[in-house]
Amino acid sequence: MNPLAVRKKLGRPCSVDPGETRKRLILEARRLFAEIGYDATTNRLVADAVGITTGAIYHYFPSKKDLYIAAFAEVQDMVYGALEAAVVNHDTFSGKFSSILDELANISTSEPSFIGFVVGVAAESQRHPELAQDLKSLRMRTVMFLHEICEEAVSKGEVNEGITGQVLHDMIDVVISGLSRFSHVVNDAQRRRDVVEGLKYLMAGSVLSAPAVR
Amino acid sequence: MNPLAVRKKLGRPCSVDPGETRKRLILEARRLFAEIGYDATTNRLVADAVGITTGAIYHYFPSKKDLYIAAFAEVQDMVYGALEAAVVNHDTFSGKFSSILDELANISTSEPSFIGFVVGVAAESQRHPELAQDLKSLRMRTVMFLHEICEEAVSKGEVNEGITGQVLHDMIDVVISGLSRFSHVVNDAQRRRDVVEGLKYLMAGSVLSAPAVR
Amino acid sequence: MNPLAVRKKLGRPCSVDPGETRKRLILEARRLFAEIGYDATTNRLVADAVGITTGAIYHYFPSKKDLYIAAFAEVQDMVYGALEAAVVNHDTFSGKFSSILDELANISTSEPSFIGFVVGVAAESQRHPELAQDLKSLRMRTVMFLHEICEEAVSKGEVNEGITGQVLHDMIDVVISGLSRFSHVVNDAQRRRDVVEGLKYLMAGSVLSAPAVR
Amino acid sequence: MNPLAVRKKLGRPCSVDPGETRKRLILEARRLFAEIGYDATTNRLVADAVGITTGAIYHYFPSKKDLYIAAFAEVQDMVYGALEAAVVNHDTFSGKFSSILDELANISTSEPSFIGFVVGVAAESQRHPELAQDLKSLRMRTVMFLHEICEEAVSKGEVNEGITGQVLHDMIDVVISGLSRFSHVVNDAQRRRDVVEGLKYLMAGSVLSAPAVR
DNA sequence: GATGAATGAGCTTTCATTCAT
DNA sequence: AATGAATGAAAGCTCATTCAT
Repeated sequence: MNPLAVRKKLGRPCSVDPGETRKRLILEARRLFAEIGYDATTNRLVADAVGITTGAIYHYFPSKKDLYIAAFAEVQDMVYGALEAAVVNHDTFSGKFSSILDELANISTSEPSFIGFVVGVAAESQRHPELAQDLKSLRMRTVMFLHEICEEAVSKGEVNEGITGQVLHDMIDVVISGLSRFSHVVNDAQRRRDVVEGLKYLMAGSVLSAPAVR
Repeated sequence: MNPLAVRKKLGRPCSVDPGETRKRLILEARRLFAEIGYDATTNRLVADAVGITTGAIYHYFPSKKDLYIAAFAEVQDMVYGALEAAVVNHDTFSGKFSSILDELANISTSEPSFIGFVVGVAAESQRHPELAQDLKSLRMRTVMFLHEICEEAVSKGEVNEGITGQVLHDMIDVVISGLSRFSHVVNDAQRRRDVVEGLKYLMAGSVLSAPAVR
Repeated sequence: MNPLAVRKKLGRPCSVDPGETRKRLILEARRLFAEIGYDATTNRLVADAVGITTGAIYHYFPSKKDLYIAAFAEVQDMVYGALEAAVVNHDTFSGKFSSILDELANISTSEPSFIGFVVGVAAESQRHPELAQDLKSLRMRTVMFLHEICEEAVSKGEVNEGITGQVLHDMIDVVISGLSRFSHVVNDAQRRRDVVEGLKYLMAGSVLSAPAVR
Repeated sequence: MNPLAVRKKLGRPCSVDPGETRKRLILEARRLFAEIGYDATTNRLVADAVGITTGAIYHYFPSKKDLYIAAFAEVQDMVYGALEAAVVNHDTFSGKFSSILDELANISTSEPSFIGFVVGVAAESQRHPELAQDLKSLRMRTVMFLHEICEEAVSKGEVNEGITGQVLHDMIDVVISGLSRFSHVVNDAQRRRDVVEGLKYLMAGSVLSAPAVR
C-alpha cells in the first residue's frame, strides 16, 4: 500500500467521549424501534445512524435484544418519571387522570419516539417471546403506577359503586393505550390536544348532553 | 432415511376439496398475522400450519403482501358487517356506541384473531409502505362507518356543544382501538365484559361519583 | 357444488384440432427462446402464449429441454432449407456466398425469431451441457452445409492459395455468425441490407479503394 | 458430523490480504459470466469459486447485477485499452483494422474470459433490461472507438465510394463480433490465428482469386 | 388432451452475529 | 473502542416437474 495514502485509523478514535457513543446508540435505537419496530430496525440502520459499524454495537450490548431492552428501560424511566411527577400535586383521581392525559399529549409532541415505543412494546412482546421475558419485569412499573392510583380512587369513594379497582384500572388502560396509539398515528398536534380535552370531558361525565332526558 | 417419515407425494393430491386449501390458507394466515404480525409471520409458518409447502402459497396468492391483504379484507368484512348490523336498530348515539362495544367484546371472544388483525393493521401500514397503499382503500370503510355515526350524533345535538364531529370521532377511535388492544392482550372474558360495561358507564357520564358536587 | 354453475370443462376440449396445439407450442416456444433465451423462457410464459397450462406441455414434450430441441430442429430445417435452396442455382463460391447473405437478410426480416435462435444456440450449448449433447447432432447439418461449399471453392481454385478449406469455412462462420448477431440486435431493415451489400463488396475485394497504390 | 470436514471459522479470517477477496470475486465472476452467462452464474457458483459464502458477496457488491457491471467494466477497460494502444501507431484504416484483429486474437488466447464477456454482453442486455441501463453508458466506449476509426477512414478516402461510415462501422461490427464469438467457441489457437490472417486478406481484397478476370 | 394443486430444489438477498486485527 | 471480512441461517419467491382428476 502507498504509505502516503490517508487511511481511516483503526482502533479507538481519540476524539470520542467514552460513554457518548453508548448514549447515541440508545437514542438512535429508540427512535428506530419506535418508528419502524423491532424487526425492521436492523443493526445496520442503527449503526449508520450512530456513525459506527454493526460490529461496534456488540461492544455495548451483547445482542440486539439487549439493546431493545435498554432503550425501553430508558423510555419507561422517562415516561413514568414524568407521569409520576405529573400526578404528585393532585389529590383527586379526576385531577390525576387529567394530568396524565396532558402529560401524554406533551410527551407525544416533544418526544414522539417515546410514545411510539410504549405503543409498540406490547406487540413486540407477543411477536418475540425472548423479548417478553425481559420486558415483563420492566412493565411491572407501569402496572403498579396505575394500580395504586385506581385502588386509591376506589377506596376514597371517588368512583361509582360497581366499579372495582380492577375495572377502573382496565378502563384507564384502554384509554391510555388508545390515546398513545392515536398520538403515534396522528401527527396533528391540535387534534391531539382536542382529543385529550374530549377525554377529560368524558371522564367528567359531560360528553353526552342532557343524559337525564334519555 | 427415517422409514417412519411419511413422504408427501408429488402431483395433485387425491381427495382434496378444491377451494378448501385456499380457505385454510387465509384462516391460518389471519391467525398468524394477528398474533405475531406481518414480519414474524413467515411463509413457512403459514405453510406448515396449512400442511402445504411454501411454494404452494404462490398458487393462491402472488405474494405474501396479497395474502395479507386478502386476510385483512375478510376480517374487515366480517367485523364491520357485524358492527353495522349491531348499530342498525339503534337511534341514539349512546345506543349505537354501546352496541359497538358489546359486539367488539363478542368478536374478541369468538374470533380473537379478528381483533388482533384490526389492532395490528395500523402499525403494519406504517412499517410497510407497500401494504399501506393497498390497505388504504380497505380502511376507508372503517373510517366512514364511524364518521357517519359521529356526524349524526353532533347534528342531532346528542353531544355537548364544543364537541365537534371530528373530536367525537377521534375519541371513539381512542376508546375502540384501546379496547381492541386490551382484548387482544387480556384473555380473561369476564374482565373484557367488565371493562366494556365500565366504558358504557363512562359514556353515560356515570363513572365519577357525584359529579354535580364538583 | 351448485350444479347450475357453469364450470370450465375438464378433459379434452372438443373444438381443438389435434396437432394444432403442438404446432402452436413449438411456434411460441421458438419465439420466446429466440427472444429471451432458454433460462428466461419459463414454461409458464410458453403455456400462457399458447393458451394452455404448464402441465399440458408435458403431454407433448417430456421436458423443457426437449421442447427446446424440437423448436431448434424446426428452425434449423427451415433456415438451412432456405439456404440450400438459395445456393442451388449458383456455380461460383462468390455467387453462393452472396445468395446466403441475401437469404439471411430476408429471413431476419420475415422471421426474426429464426435468426435469434441460431444466434443463441451456441451460447445455450455452453450454458447447459445437457442441451449441448442433443444439439450437437443437429448442428452437424450447419457444419456440413458450409463445409461442402468451402471445400468445393478451394478445389475449384476459386480462392487464393494459402486459404485452405478450413480457413475459408472459419471465415465464413465468422461473417455469418457476426451478421446474424447484428441482425438480431439491429432492427433497422435498411441497415441490414446495407451491411449485407458491404459484406458482398468485401468478398469481392472492393472495400478498400485503390489497393494497388498502397 | 464428518470429523474430517474442515469447519470454517466465524469472524475476520486471519491473514487475508484486504482487497484480495474483492479481486478474486471479480475474477471468478468474470470467468463464470463469460462462460455460462448471467442467469446460469449463480451466487453460489461464484462464492464457491472464490471460497467464501454467498452472503459475503454482498459485502462487496450490493447485488448480482452490480457484480456483473463491475466485472464488465474491468473487462471493457482492459480490452479497449489494449485495442486503443494497438491502433495508435497506425495511420491507415487497413493497418488499424489488422492490429485490432491481431489484438483480439492475442486477448482470446491470454484471457479467454475477456472475449466471452464481450460476446455475451449484448445478449444479456436484451434479456435483462435492468442490466441494459447500466451497461449502456459503458458500451458507449466501444461504439465511439469504432465510430472514429470508421469516420476517419471514410473522410480520408480509404474506402470505396458508396461505403458510408455507418456501413463500414456495421461491417466491422459484424466481423469483430463474429470473430469474438468464434474465438469464444473455438479453442484451437492456430485456427484462431489462421482465421485472423484470412480476415486481413479479406479486407485487403485478396480472398477471391483473380476477381479482375470475372 | 388438459387442468390445477402441489412439490422440492434452488435462487437472490438480508441479517444478527463473530472475531482477527 | 472500533473496524470490516466473513458466516450461517433463514427469508420471499420462482420454476420445472408430477399426477389425480
